[in-house]
Amino acid sequence: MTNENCASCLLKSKATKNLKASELNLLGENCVQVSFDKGETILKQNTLSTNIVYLKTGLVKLIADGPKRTQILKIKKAPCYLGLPTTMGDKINNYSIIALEKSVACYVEIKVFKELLKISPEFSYEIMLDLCQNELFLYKRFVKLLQNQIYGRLATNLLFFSNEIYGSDEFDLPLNRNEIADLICTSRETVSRLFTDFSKDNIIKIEGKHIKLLNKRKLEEISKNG
Amino acid sequence: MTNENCASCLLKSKATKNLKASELNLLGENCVQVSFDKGETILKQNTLSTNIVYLKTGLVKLIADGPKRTQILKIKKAPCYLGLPTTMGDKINNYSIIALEKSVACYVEIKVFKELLKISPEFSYEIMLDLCQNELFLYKRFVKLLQNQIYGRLATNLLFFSNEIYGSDEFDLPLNRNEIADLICTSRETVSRLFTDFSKDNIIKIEGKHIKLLNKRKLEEISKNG
DNA sequence: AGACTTTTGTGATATCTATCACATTTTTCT
DNA sequence: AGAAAAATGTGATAGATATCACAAAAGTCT
Repeated sequence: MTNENCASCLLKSKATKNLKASELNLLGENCVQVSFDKGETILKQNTLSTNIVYLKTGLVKLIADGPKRTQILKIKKAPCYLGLPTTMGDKINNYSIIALEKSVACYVEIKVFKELLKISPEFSYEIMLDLCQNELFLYKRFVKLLQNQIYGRLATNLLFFSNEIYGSDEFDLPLNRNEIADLICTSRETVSRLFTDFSKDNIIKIEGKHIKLLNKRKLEEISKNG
Repeated sequence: MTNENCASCLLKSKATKNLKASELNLLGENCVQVSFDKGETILKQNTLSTNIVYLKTGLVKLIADGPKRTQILKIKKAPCYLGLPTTMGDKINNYSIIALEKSVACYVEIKVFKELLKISPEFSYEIMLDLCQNELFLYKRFVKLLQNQIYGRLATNLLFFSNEIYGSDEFDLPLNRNEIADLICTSRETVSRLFTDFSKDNIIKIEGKHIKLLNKRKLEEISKNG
Protein backbone atom coordinates (compact mmCIF):
# COMPACT_ATOMS: atom_id res chain seq x y z
CA MET A 1 0.00 0.00 0.00
CA THR A 2 1.63 3.17 -1.19
CA ASN A 3 2.28 5.99 1.22
CA GLU A 4 0.24 9.09 0.54
CA ASN A 5 1.47 12.38 1.92
CA CYS A 6 -1.70 13.41 3.69
CA ALA A 7 0.03 16.17 5.63
CA SER A 8 0.76 18.14 2.47
CA CYS A 9 -2.50 17.35 0.72
CA LEU A 10 -4.31 20.61 -0.05
CA LEU A 11 -7.63 18.84 -0.39
CA LYS A 12 -7.79 17.07 2.92
CA SER A 13 -10.97 17.14 4.99
CA LYS A 14 -11.84 19.63 7.71
CA ALA A 15 -11.90 16.72 10.12
CA THR A 16 -8.30 15.69 9.36
CA LYS A 17 -7.09 19.25 10.04
CA ASN A 18 -7.48 18.23 13.69
CA LEU A 19 -4.88 15.50 13.32
CA LYS A 20 -1.28 15.76 14.52
CA ALA A 21 1.65 15.06 12.18
CA SER A 22 2.02 11.55 13.56
CA GLU A 23 -1.67 10.84 13.04
CA LEU A 24 -1.51 12.16 9.49
CA ASN A 25 1.46 9.93 8.92
CA LEU A 26 -0.50 6.92 10.13
CA LEU A 27 -3.27 7.90 7.77
CA GLY A 28 -0.90 8.29 4.84
CA GLU A 29 0.62 4.87 5.42
CA ASN A 30 -2.77 3.27 5.02
CA CYS A 31 -4.28 5.32 2.27
CA VAL A 32 -4.48 4.89 -1.51
CA GLN A 33 -5.47 7.54 -4.00
CA VAL A 34 -7.37 6.43 -7.12
CA SER A 35 -8.70 8.31 -10.15
CA PHE A 36 -12.06 7.51 -11.71
CA ASP A 37 -13.72 8.31 -15.00
CA LYS A 38 -17.39 9.13 -15.28
CA GLY A 39 -19.48 6.00 -14.80
CA GLU A 40 -16.87 4.08 -12.83
CA THR A 41 -17.72 2.39 -9.55
CA ILE A 42 -15.99 3.73 -6.45
CA LEU A 43 -17.79 1.45 -4.00
CA LYS A 44 -20.01 -1.50 -4.85
CA GLN A 45 -23.22 -2.60 -3.14
CA ASN A 46 -23.19 -6.06 -1.52
CA THR A 47 -19.40 -6.24 -1.29
CA LEU A 48 -17.53 -6.33 2.01
CA SER A 49 -17.10 -2.89 3.53
CA THR A 50 -13.44 -2.56 4.45
CA ASN A 51 -12.60 1.02 3.51
CA ILE A 52 -13.65 4.54 4.21
CA VAL A 53 -13.52 6.65 1.06
CA TYR A 54 -12.60 10.32 0.99
CA LEU A 55 -13.61 12.07 -2.24
CA LYS A 56 -11.00 14.71 -3.00
CA THR A 57 -12.41 16.00 -6.28
CA GLY A 58 -15.44 15.19 -8.42
CA LEU A 59 -19.13 14.34 -8.11
CA VAL A 60 -20.75 11.01 -7.29
CA LYS A 61 -24.12 9.36 -6.86
CA LEU A 62 -25.06 6.93 -4.12
CA ILE A 63 -27.40 4.27 -5.48
CA ALA A 64 -29.20 1.25 -4.10
CA ASP A 65 -31.49 -1.35 -5.58
CA GLY A 66 -35.05 -0.79 -4.42
CA PRO A 67 -38.10 -3.06 -4.74
CA LYS A 68 -38.77 -1.83 -8.26
CA ARG A 69 -35.69 -0.16 -9.58
CA THR A 70 -32.44 1.57 -8.79
CA GLN A 71 -32.82 4.50 -6.43
CA ILE A 72 -30.41 7.42 -6.30
CA LEU A 73 -30.11 8.05 -2.55
CA LYS A 74 -27.96 11.14 -2.75
CA ILE A 75 -25.56 13.08 -4.91
CA LYS A 76 -22.37 14.19 -3.24
CA LYS A 77 -19.75 16.66 -4.32
CA ALA A 78 -16.13 16.72 -3.25
CA PRO A 79 -14.64 17.21 -0.77
CA CYS A 80 -16.46 14.71 1.46
CA TYR A 81 -16.36 11.30 3.07
CA LEU A 82 -18.25 8.51 1.34
CA GLY A 83 -19.63 5.27 2.63
CA LEU A 84 -19.09 6.07 6.32
CA PRO A 85 -22.46 4.69 7.41
CA THR A 86 -22.19 1.55 5.36
CA THR A 87 -18.59 0.82 6.41
CA MET A 88 -19.04 1.51 10.11
CA GLY A 89 -22.66 0.47 10.40
CA ASP A 90 -22.56 -2.84 8.56
CA LYS A 91 -20.14 -5.44 7.22
CA ILE A 92 -21.58 -5.27 3.69
CA ASN A 93 -21.89 -2.17 1.53
CA ASN A 94 -25.55 -1.19 1.53
CA TYR A 95 -25.21 0.96 -1.57
CA SER A 96 -22.94 1.66 -4.53
CA ILE A 97 -21.09 4.85 -5.31
CA ILE A 98 -20.60 5.81 -8.94
CA ALA A 99 -18.60 8.73 -10.36
CA LEU A 100 -20.67 11.23 -12.33
CA GLU A 101 -17.60 12.99 -13.66
CA LYS A 102 -13.83 12.54 -13.46
CA SER A 103 -13.12 12.07 -9.75
CA VAL A 104 -10.25 11.40 -7.35
CA ALA A 105 -10.79 9.41 -4.16
CA CYS A 106 -8.63 8.16 -1.29
CA TYR A 107 -9.32 4.76 0.25
CA VAL A 108 -8.56 4.46 3.94
CA GLU A 109 -8.56 1.14 5.76
CA ILE A 110 -11.40 0.98 8.25
CA LYS A 111 -9.09 -0.18 11.05
CA VAL A 112 -6.91 2.90 10.67
CA PHE A 113 -9.89 5.17 10.47
CA LYS A 114 -11.28 3.71 13.70
CA GLU A 115 -7.88 4.14 15.36
CA LEU A 116 -7.87 7.82 14.42
CA LEU A 117 -11.38 8.20 15.81
CA LYS A 118 -10.13 6.84 19.12
CA ILE A 119 -6.96 8.87 19.41
CA SER A 120 -8.30 12.19 18.16
CA PRO A 121 -11.53 13.42 19.81
CA GLU A 122 -11.57 16.50 17.59
CA PHE A 123 -11.40 14.38 14.46
CA SER A 124 -14.10 12.11 15.79
CA TYR A 125 -16.25 15.08 16.67
CA GLU A 126 -16.08 16.53 13.15
CA ILE A 127 -17.02 13.18 11.65
CA MET A 128 -19.98 12.92 14.00
CA LEU A 129 -21.10 16.44 13.15
CA ASP A 130 -21.06 15.48 9.49
CA LEU A 131 -23.16 12.39 10.15
CA CYS A 132 -25.71 14.44 12.09
CA GLN A 133 -25.99 17.11 9.41
CA ASN A 134 -26.35 14.45 6.75
CA GLU A 135 -29.23 12.82 8.61
CA LEU A 136 -31.08 16.14 8.83
CA PHE A 137 -30.52 16.66 5.12
CA LEU A 138 -31.90 13.19 4.38
CA TYR A 139 -35.04 13.85 6.42
CA LYS A 140 -35.73 17.06 4.50
CA ARG A 141 -34.99 15.49 1.15
CA PHE A 142 -37.10 12.40 1.65
CA VAL A 143 -40.07 14.26 3.13
CA LYS A 144 -40.15 16.45 0.02
CA LEU A 145 -39.84 13.43 -2.26
CA LEU A 146 -42.65 11.64 -0.41
CA GLN A 147 -45.11 14.49 -0.21
CA ASN A 148 -44.60 16.54 -3.34
CA GLN A 149 -45.96 15.66 -6.72
CA ILE A 150 -43.56 15.30 -9.59
CA TYR A 151 -43.31 18.99 -10.54
CA GLY A 152 -42.26 19.80 -7.00
CA ARG A 153 -39.85 16.88 -6.89
CA LEU A 154 -38.11 17.95 -10.09
CA ALA A 155 -38.02 21.60 -9.07
CA THR A 156 -36.40 20.71 -5.73
CA ASN A 157 -33.64 18.79 -7.44
CA LEU A 158 -32.97 21.38 -10.12
CA LEU A 159 -32.55 23.95 -7.36
CA PHE A 160 -30.21 21.57 -5.55
CA PHE A 161 -28.00 21.27 -8.64
CA SER A 162 -28.03 25.01 -9.14
CA ASN A 163 -27.47 26.09 -5.54
CA GLU A 164 -25.44 23.30 -3.96
CA ILE A 165 -23.54 21.64 -6.79
CA TYR A 166 -22.84 24.19 -9.53
CA GLY A 167 -23.45 27.54 -7.86
CA SER A 168 -24.95 28.79 -11.11
CA ASP A 169 -28.28 29.08 -12.85
CA GLU A 170 -26.79 27.54 -15.97
CA PHE A 171 -25.03 24.15 -16.02
CA ASP A 172 -24.82 20.72 -17.64
CA LEU A 173 -26.97 18.16 -15.87
CA PRO A 174 -24.73 15.31 -14.69
CA LEU A 175 -27.51 12.76 -15.25
CA ASN A 176 -29.43 11.45 -18.23
CA ARG A 177 -33.25 11.37 -18.18
CA ASN A 178 -33.39 7.87 -16.77
CA GLU A 179 -31.03 8.78 -13.95
CA ILE A 180 -33.07 11.88 -13.14
CA ALA A 181 -36.07 9.55 -12.97
CA ASP A 182 -34.09 7.40 -10.49
CA LEU A 183 -33.36 10.50 -8.43
CA ILE A 184 -36.90 11.84 -8.17
CA CYS A 185 -38.81 8.53 -8.27
CA THR A 186 -40.69 8.70 -11.51
CA SER A 187 -40.44 7.37 -15.08
CA ARG A 188 -38.11 8.72 -17.77
CA GLU A 189 -41.16 9.63 -19.91
CA THR A 190 -42.50 11.77 -17.10
CA VAL A 191 -39.14 13.53 -16.79
CA SER A 192 -39.27 14.37 -20.50
CA ARG A 193 -42.81 15.71 -20.17
CA LEU A 194 -41.86 17.85 -17.18
CA PHE A 195 -38.87 19.39 -18.97
CA THR A 196 -41.15 20.11 -21.93
CA ASP A 197 -43.75 21.72 -19.66
CA PHE A 198 -41.19 23.81 -17.76
CA SER A 199 -39.71 24.95 -21.09
CA LYS A 200 -43.12 25.93 -22.48
CA ASP A 201 -43.76 27.93 -19.29
CA ASN A 202 -40.38 29.69 -19.64
CA ILE A 203 -39.26 28.37 -16.29
CA ILE A 204 -36.20 26.69 -17.78
CA LYS A 205 -34.37 26.43 -21.04
CA ILE A 206 -33.00 23.00 -21.82
CA GLU A 207 -31.00 21.58 -24.73
CA GLY A 208 -29.96 18.01 -24.12
CA LYS A 209 -28.16 18.16 -20.80
CA HIS A 210 -27.45 21.86 -20.86
CA ILE A 211 -29.97 23.68 -18.74
CA LYS A 212 -30.58 27.27 -17.72
CA LEU A 213 -32.98 28.20 -14.94
CA LEU A 214 -34.99 31.16 -16.24
CA ASN A 215 -37.43 31.61 -13.38
CA LYS A 216 -35.79 30.46 -10.16
CA ARG A 217 -38.44 32.12 -8.03
CA LYS A 218 -41.14 30.04 -9.74
CA LEU A 219 -39.09 26.87 -9.23
CA GLU A 220 -38.77 27.69 -5.54
CA GLU A 221 -42.51 28.12 -5.31
CA ILE A 222 -43.15 24.81 -7.10
CA SER A 223 -40.56 23.11 -4.89
CA LYS A 224 -42.20 24.41 -1.75
CA ASN A 225 -45.79 23.61 -2.65
CA GLY A 226 -45.46 20.58 -4.90
CA MET B 1 -30.90 20.85 38.06
CA THR B 2 -31.33 17.74 40.15
CA ASN B 3 -28.61 15.13 40.37
CA GLU B 4 -29.52 11.85 38.73
CA ASN B 5 -27.62 8.75 39.77
CA CYS B 6 -26.60 7.58 36.33
CA ALA B 7 -24.09 5.09 37.70
CA SER B 8 -26.80 3.01 39.33
CA CYS B 9 -29.35 3.43 36.58
CA LEU B 10 -30.29 -0.02 35.24
CA LEU B 11 -31.59 1.44 31.99
CA LYS B 12 -28.55 3.37 30.87
CA SER B 13 -27.35 3.17 27.30
CA LYS B 14 -24.74 0.78 25.95
CA ALA B 15 -22.64 3.82 25.09
CA THR B 16 -22.59 5.10 28.69
CA LYS B 17 -21.34 1.73 29.93
CA ASN B 18 -17.99 2.93 28.58
CA LEU B 19 -17.94 5.85 31.00
CA LYS B 20 -15.88 5.96 34.19
CA ALA B 21 -17.44 6.74 37.55
CA SER B 22 -16.31 10.36 37.33
CA GLU B 23 -17.79 10.71 33.87
CA LEU B 24 -21.07 9.18 35.00
CA ASN B 25 -21.07 11.61 37.87
CA LEU B 26 -20.62 14.52 35.47
CA LEU B 27 -23.51 13.17 33.45
CA GLY B 28 -25.72 12.79 36.52
CA GLU B 29 -25.06 16.35 37.62
CA ASN B 30 -26.43 17.65 34.33
CA CYS B 31 -29.28 15.31 33.72
CA VAL B 32 -33.02 15.48 34.45
CA GLN B 33 -35.44 12.62 34.25
CA VAL B 34 -38.99 13.38 33.14
CA SER B 35 -42.11 11.22 32.74
CA PHE B 36 -44.50 11.65 29.83
CA ASP B 37 -48.03 10.53 29.10
CA LYS B 38 -49.14 9.37 25.67
CA GLY B 39 -49.43 12.34 23.33
CA GLU B 40 -47.07 14.59 25.24
CA THR B 41 -44.23 16.39 23.50
CA ILE B 42 -40.72 15.40 24.47
CA LEU B 43 -38.97 17.67 21.98
CA LYS B 44 -40.55 20.36 19.85
CA GLN B 45 -39.79 21.33 16.27
CA ASN B 46 -38.50 24.86 15.68
CA THR B 47 -37.39 25.36 19.27
CA LEU B 48 -33.73 25.82 20.23
CA SER B 49 -31.88 22.53 20.48
CA THR B 50 -30.05 22.53 23.78
CA ASN B 51 -30.48 18.99 25.07
CA ILE B 52 -29.78 15.45 24.10
CA VAL B 53 -32.62 13.17 25.15
CA TYR B 54 -32.18 9.58 26.30
CA LEU B 55 -35.41 7.57 26.23
CA LYS B 56 -35.28 5.11 29.13
CA THR B 57 -38.69 3.50 28.64
CA GLY B 58 -41.56 3.93 26.21
CA LEU B 59 -42.23 4.50 22.52
CA VAL B 60 -42.10 7.72 20.53
CA LYS B 61 -42.65 9.12 17.06
CA LEU B 62 -40.43 11.65 15.31
CA ILE B 63 -42.55 14.01 13.24
CA ALA B 64 -41.89 16.96 10.97
CA ASP B 65 -44.08 19.29 8.94
CA GLY B 66 -43.79 18.51 5.25
CA PRO B 67 -45.03 20.50 2.25
CA LYS B 68 -48.48 18.99 2.55
CA ARG B 69 -48.90 17.49 5.96
CA THR B 70 -47.20 16.09 9.01
CA GLN B 71 -44.77 13.30 8.25
CA ILE B 72 -43.81 10.60 10.72
CA LEU B 73 -40.07 10.22 10.11
CA LYS B 74 -39.47 7.31 12.41
CA ILE B 75 -40.83 5.44 15.39
CA LYS B 76 -38.34 4.68 18.15
CA LYS B 77 -38.54 2.38 21.09
CA ALA B 78 -36.61 2.68 24.34
CA PRO B 79 -33.80 2.48 25.17
CA CYS B 80 -32.31 4.94 22.72
CA TYR B 81 -31.01 8.44 22.20
CA LEU B 82 -33.36 10.95 20.64
CA GLY B 83 -32.69 14.16 18.80
CA LEU B 84 -28.95 13.63 18.42
CA PRO B 85 -28.83 14.80 14.78
CA THR B 86 -31.00 17.81 15.38
CA THR B 87 -29.15 18.88 18.55
CA MET B 88 -25.64 18.40 17.21
CA GLY B 89 -26.35 19.17 13.58
CA ASP B 90 -28.36 22.36 13.92
CA LYS B 91 -29.27 25.04 16.46
CA ILE B 92 -33.01 24.53 15.95
CA ASN B 93 -34.92 21.29 16.39
CA ASN B 94 -35.76 20.03 12.92
CA TYR B 95 -38.48 17.72 14.17
CA SER B 96 -40.73 17.02 17.14
CA ILE B 97 -40.76 13.94 19.31
CA ILE B 98 -44.08 12.79 20.77
CA ALA B 99 -44.72 9.97 23.25
CA LEU B 100 -46.93 7.19 21.88
CA GLU B 101 -47.32 5.61 25.31
CA LYS B 102 -46.23 6.40 28.87
CA SER B 103 -42.52 7.13 28.59
CA VAL B 104 -39.55 8.19 30.71
CA ALA B 105 -36.75 10.33 29.27
CA CYS B 106 -33.56 11.90 30.56
CA TYR B 107 -32.53 15.35 29.32
CA VAL B 108 -28.79 15.92 29.10
CA GLU B 109 -27.30 19.34 28.44
CA ILE B 110 -25.62 19.40 25.05
CA LYS B 111 -22.44 20.93 26.52
CA VAL B 112 -22.03 18.01 28.92
CA PHE B 113 -22.77 15.50 26.22
CA LYS B 114 -20.10 17.05 23.98
CA GLU B 115 -17.64 17.00 26.88
CA LEU B 116 -18.24 13.30 27.34
CA LEU B 117 -17.72 12.70 23.63
CA LYS B 118 -14.34 14.36 23.92
CA ILE B 119 -13.11 12.63 27.04
CA SER B 120 -14.36 9.13 26.26
CA PRO B 121 -13.47 7.76 22.81
CA GLU B 122 -15.36 4.55 23.53
CA PHE B 123 -18.53 6.48 24.34
CA SER B 124 -18.09 8.60 21.24
CA TYR B 125 -17.52 5.53 19.11
CA GLU B 126 -20.76 3.88 20.27
CA ILE B 127 -22.72 7.04 19.52
CA MET B 128 -21.20 7.20 16.05
CA LEU B 129 -22.02 3.56 15.39
CA ASP B 130 -25.61 4.29 16.31
CA LEU B 131 -25.74 7.24 13.89
CA CYS B 132 -24.33 5.11 11.08
CA GLN B 133 -26.77 2.28 11.65
CA ASN B 134 -29.63 4.73 11.79
CA GLU B 135 -28.68 6.23 8.44
CA LEU B 136 -28.66 2.79 6.82
CA PHE B 137 -32.06 2.10 8.31
CA LEU B 138 -33.39 5.39 6.93
CA TYR B 139 -32.14 4.60 3.43
CA LYS B 140 -33.90 1.23 3.46
CA ARG B 141 -37.08 2.66 4.93
CA PHE B 142 -37.36 5.58 2.55
CA VAL B 143 -36.51 3.59 -0.57
CA LYS B 144 -39.35 1.21 0.26
CA LEU B 145 -41.72 4.11 0.94
CA LEU B 146 -40.77 5.79 -2.33
CA GLN B 147 -40.95 2.77 -4.59
CA ASN B 148 -43.68 0.58 -3.20
CA GLN B 149 -47.35 1.16 -3.70
CA ILE B 150 -49.58 1.50 -0.71
CA TYR B 151 -50.14 -2.19 0.03
CA GLY B 152 -46.39 -2.71 0.20
CA ARG B 153 -45.93 0.40 2.31
CA LEU B 154 -48.50 -0.72 4.88
CA ALA B 155 -47.19 -4.28 4.92
CA THR B 156 -43.64 -3.05 5.61
CA ASN B 157 -44.76 -1.03 8.58
CA LEU B 158 -46.99 -3.73 10.07
CA LEU B 159 -44.00 -6.06 9.92
CA PHE B 160 -41.87 -3.40 11.58
CA PHE B 161 -44.34 -3.13 14.47
CA SER B 162 -44.51 -6.88 14.80
CA ASN B 163 -40.80 -7.67 14.51
CA GLU B 164 -39.01 -4.63 15.90
CA ILE B 165 -41.42 -3.03 18.35
CA TYR B 166 -43.69 -5.67 19.87
CA GLY B 167 -41.94 -8.95 19.05
CA SER B 168 -45.35 -10.51 18.52
CA ASP B 169 -47.84 -11.18 15.74
CA GLU B 170 -50.62 -9.72 17.89
CA PHE B 171 -50.51 -6.22 19.38
CA ASP B 172 -52.30 -2.91 19.80
CA LEU B 173 -51.33 -0.41 17.10
CA PRO B 174 -49.86 2.68 18.81
CA LEU B 175 -51.30 4.95 16.10
CA ASN B 176 -54.77 5.91 14.90
CA ARG B 177 -55.67 5.69 11.19
CA ASN B 178 -54.62 9.25 10.51
CA GLU B 179 -51.25 8.72 12.12
CA ILE B 180 -50.72 5.53 10.14
CA ALA B 181 -51.48 7.61 7.05
CA ASP B 182 -48.78 10.06 8.21
CA LEU B 183 -46.35 7.16 8.59
CA ILE B 184 -46.85 5.58 5.18
CA CYS B 185 -47.69 8.72 3.16
CA THR B 186 -51.28 8.19 2.16
CA SER B 187 -54.76 9.29 3.21
CA ARG B 188 -56.68 7.96 6.22
CA GLU B 189 -59.42 6.68 3.87
CA THR B 190 -56.85 4.62 1.99
CA VAL B 191 -55.58 3.16 5.28
CA SER B 192 -59.13 2.06 6.14
CA ARG B 193 -59.56 0.48 2.71
CA LEU B 194 -56.26 -1.38 3.03
CA PHE B 195 -57.14 -2.76 6.46
CA THR B 196 -60.48 -3.87 5.04
CA ASP B 197 -58.81 -5.56 2.06
CA PHE B 198 -56.17 -7.30 4.20
CA SER B 199 -58.93 -8.52 6.51
CA LYS B 200 -61.01 -9.85 3.63
CA ASP B 201 -57.95 -11.70 2.34
CA ASN B 202 -57.33 -13.19 5.81
CA ILE B 203 -53.91 -11.58 5.96
CA ILE B 204 -54.72 -9.76 9.19
CA LYS B 205 -57.48 -9.55 11.76
CA ILE B 206 -58.14 -6.08 13.07
CA GLU B 207 -60.59 -4.69 15.63
CA GLY B 208 -60.05 -1.03 16.29
CA LYS B 209 -56.37 -0.84 17.20
CA HIS B 210 -55.97 -4.45 18.12
CA ILE B 211 -54.37 -6.35 15.27
CA LYS B 212 -53.25 -9.89 14.65
CA LEU B 213 -51.08 -10.82 11.68
CA LEU B 214 -52.58 -14.01 10.25
CA ASN B 215 -50.37 -14.46 7.20
CA LYS B 216 -46.96 -12.98 7.91
CA ARG B 217 -45.42 -14.69 4.91
CA LYS B 218 -47.89 -12.95 2.62
CA LEU B 219 -47.17 -9.60 4.27
CA GLU B 220 -43.45 -10.15 3.69
CA GLU B 221 -44.10 -10.86 0.04
CA ILE B 222 -46.25 -7.74 -0.33
CA SER B 223 -43.63 -5.69 1.52
CA LYS B 224 -40.89 -6.93 -0.78
CA ASN B 225 -42.72 -6.48 -4.06
CA GLY B 226 -45.08 -3.62 -3.31
C1' DA C 1 -18.68 8.11 -42.73
C1' DG C 2 -21.84 4.89 -41.63
C1' DA C 3 -23.85 1.40 -38.76
C1' DC C 4 -25.44 0.42 -34.44
C1' DT C 5 -26.85 1.49 -29.81
C1' DT C 6 -28.69 4.42 -26.57
C1' DT C 7 -31.41 8.16 -25.33
C1' DT C 8 -35.28 11.00 -25.79
C1' DG C 9 -40.02 12.79 -26.84
C1' DT C 10 -44.76 12.12 -27.51
C1' DG C 11 -49.40 9.89 -27.88
C1' DA C 12 -52.75 6.88 -26.04
C1' DT C 13 -54.50 4.27 -22.42
C1' DA C 14 -54.62 2.02 -17.87
C1' DT C 15 -54.06 2.08 -13.06
C1' DC C 16 -53.57 3.85 -8.58
C1' DT C 17 -54.82 6.77 -5.05
C1' DA C 18 -56.64 11.37 -3.54
C1' DT C 19 -60.53 13.93 -2.59
C1' DC C 20 -65.12 14.87 -1.31
C1' DA C 21 -69.23 13.70 0.97
C1' DC C 22 -71.71 11.53 4.31
C1' DA C 23 -73.12 8.19 7.70
C1' DT C 24 -71.77 5.36 11.52
C1' DT C 25 -69.02 4.10 15.39
C1' DT C 26 -66.05 5.06 19.11
C1' DT C 27 -64.12 7.94 22.49
C1' DT C 28 -64.08 11.77 25.54
C1' DC C 29 -65.94 15.06 28.54
C1' DT C 30 -69.24 16.90 31.73
C1' DA D 1 -75.66 8.69 31.34
C1' DG D 2 -75.80 11.57 27.66
C1' DA D 3 -73.93 15.02 24.60
C1' DA D 4 -70.29 16.33 21.83
C1' DA D 5 -66.17 15.51 19.43
C1' DA D 6 -63.18 12.58 17.11
C1' DA D 7 -62.33 8.65 14.48
C1' DT D 8 -63.60 5.44 11.02
C1' DG D 9 -65.61 3.18 6.85
C1' DT D 10 -67.48 3.37 2.37
C1' DG D 11 -69.09 5.16 -2.19
C1' DA D 12 -68.34 7.99 -6.13
C1' DT D 13 -65.48 10.68 -8.87
C1' DA D 14 -61.31 13.24 -10.31
C1' DG D 15 -56.56 13.71 -11.06
C1' DA D 16 -51.81 12.24 -11.37
C1' DT D 17 -48.62 9.35 -13.26
C1' DA D 18 -47.22 4.68 -15.06
C1' DT D 19 -47.02 1.85 -18.93
C1' DC D 20 -46.79 0.63 -23.62
C1' DA D 21 -45.67 1.63 -28.22
C1' DC D 22 -43.19 3.81 -31.58
C1' DA D 23 -40.51 7.20 -34.05
C1' DA D 24 -36.80 10.41 -34.03
C1' DA D 25 -32.53 12.25 -32.38
C1' DA D 26 -28.09 11.85 -30.37
C1' DG D 27 -24.02 9.38 -29.17
C1' DT D 28 -20.64 5.69 -29.75
C1' DC D 29 -17.82 2.56 -32.16
C1' DT D 30 -15.41 0.74 -36.07
